[in-house]
Amino acid sequence: MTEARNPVKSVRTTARILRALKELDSAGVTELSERLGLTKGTVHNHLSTLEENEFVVRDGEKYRLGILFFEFGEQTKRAKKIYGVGVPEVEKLADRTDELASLLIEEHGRGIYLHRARGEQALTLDTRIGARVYLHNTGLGKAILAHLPRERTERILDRHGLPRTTENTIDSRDALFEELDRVRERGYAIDDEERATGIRCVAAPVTTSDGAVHGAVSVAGPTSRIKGDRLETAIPDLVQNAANVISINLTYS
Amino acid sequence: MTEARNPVKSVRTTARILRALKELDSAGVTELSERLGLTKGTVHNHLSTLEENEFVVRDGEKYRLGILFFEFGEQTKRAKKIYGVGVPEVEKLADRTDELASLLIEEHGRGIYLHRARGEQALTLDTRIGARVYLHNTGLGKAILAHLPRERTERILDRHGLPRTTENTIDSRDALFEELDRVRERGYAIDDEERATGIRCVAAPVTTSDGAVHGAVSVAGPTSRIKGDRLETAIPDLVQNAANVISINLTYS
DNA sequence: CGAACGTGTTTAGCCTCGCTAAACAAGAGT
DNA sequence: ACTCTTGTTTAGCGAGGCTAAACACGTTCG
Repeated sequence: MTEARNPVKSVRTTARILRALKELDSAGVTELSERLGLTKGTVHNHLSTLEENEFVVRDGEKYRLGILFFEFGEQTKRAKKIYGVGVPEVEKLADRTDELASLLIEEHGRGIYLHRARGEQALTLDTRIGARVYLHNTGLGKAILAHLPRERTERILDRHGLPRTTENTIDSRDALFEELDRVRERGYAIDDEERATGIRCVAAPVTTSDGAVHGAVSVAGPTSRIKGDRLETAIPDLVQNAANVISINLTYS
Repeated sequence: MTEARNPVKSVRTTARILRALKELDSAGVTELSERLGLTKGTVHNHLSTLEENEFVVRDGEKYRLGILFFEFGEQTKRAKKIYGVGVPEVEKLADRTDELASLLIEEHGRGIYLHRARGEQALTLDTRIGARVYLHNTGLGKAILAHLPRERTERILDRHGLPRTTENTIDSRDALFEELDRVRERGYAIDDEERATGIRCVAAPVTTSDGAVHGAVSVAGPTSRIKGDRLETAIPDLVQNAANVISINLTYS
């Protein structure tokens, strides 16, 4: 998050290489060295060390991320208590609404989908499990931001800004903080085509009595179905209920 | 895999720290420094650099792996073509047998479960998605080893040995290679309580015409149910069929 | 309460070792 | 065969990682 005082520069380099590999899916030494402005030798040394540690695999002349990331990732996900208790609730939500239900947590100022369940009619979204999203333009994100200390929210906005993805995206701090007030008041957040046109989303935060926010759950669907009474009472009730059940199970386990 | 000629030692250190963090779930600077025989300062510098790159998160006085691993892991998994085409087949297998069906791939000489589907009666296994297993003592592993170049298999055994987990585990190279011959002949592998007592498993490799092995699929269950005709014909047929469908879809996509 | 330990962090400074640049090997395409 | 590619290896300078010790700050304990 904040810059290290005595950084290990080689680690920074390795991180850059891994990030580039993730974006490119697979890449060769030369390609990486050009992209990152590093010597071929340097890139080579890093890659071969990473390979020896299984973080990377060679695939002919290309390198790609090792499946070790998947191994580590599964463990990381399962280490989150909210994952274990959240999954069944998200499934139920999807069942009861026939829409797309999601579980998201915050880390380093952005959101990441931990789980997702599709009801009968659920739409297929671009964002998948494991994908990173901004917090200011999603219902889930706003639900979380609304319950973080103001100071923390400010720093997150400093870091990631408020990029807009649709006409409805809230892109001013003042407007966002007003919106967060509303969210806190009524207990749930609504994303009215703020991230993607045609999609509405109702989200509730999972909080515990100590004031900590552990994540958020949501139900999303096309504006044609998420409206009227469903939008105003039925779905909010279900979502808030799910969030409550999760937080209760979180505190007693 | 093989040792790097000009290793970046700091990367090795970082790798050790990340591995330790994975094992410990979360740990402090002092704990890690003692465990790894490093100075507190060193560990601190690495951790803070890792944190700045989101590979690690602070949680009070402890550090833990970042959810970034999950993000990277999902992408790595999805980058495997066998995952996309394998999942539906594994689901069908589980449905048709009412048992536990799995999809496994090899990397760095060990197996990793990419997907797993549970039929009605399926048992609950200890090993989860994302878990690493040895290749010599699982049906899935033997199916893969049988189709790798002998040279490659030898090096895998050099690296990981043949640790035994039950009385039935094959722990001599000669016996293993004989078994692999049998596997190649009949087209599928059987794990008869070689990894865990009480569990049998039938597995078939996913190969393509160019001779490459992409992974393996299996059905596993208690010895009480996996026997007789089911063991000898019904399940092998289903499993081999699934493997075939996958490899066909692999070549035409 | 204050002393004694526990953290994580920061600092000074030696000397390793990571980086650069260039040469090398090994194919693929012409 | 010659010429681009790759990826890899090498020599050598000097940045910077590592060690050791001191620091700040909380908790615990006498």
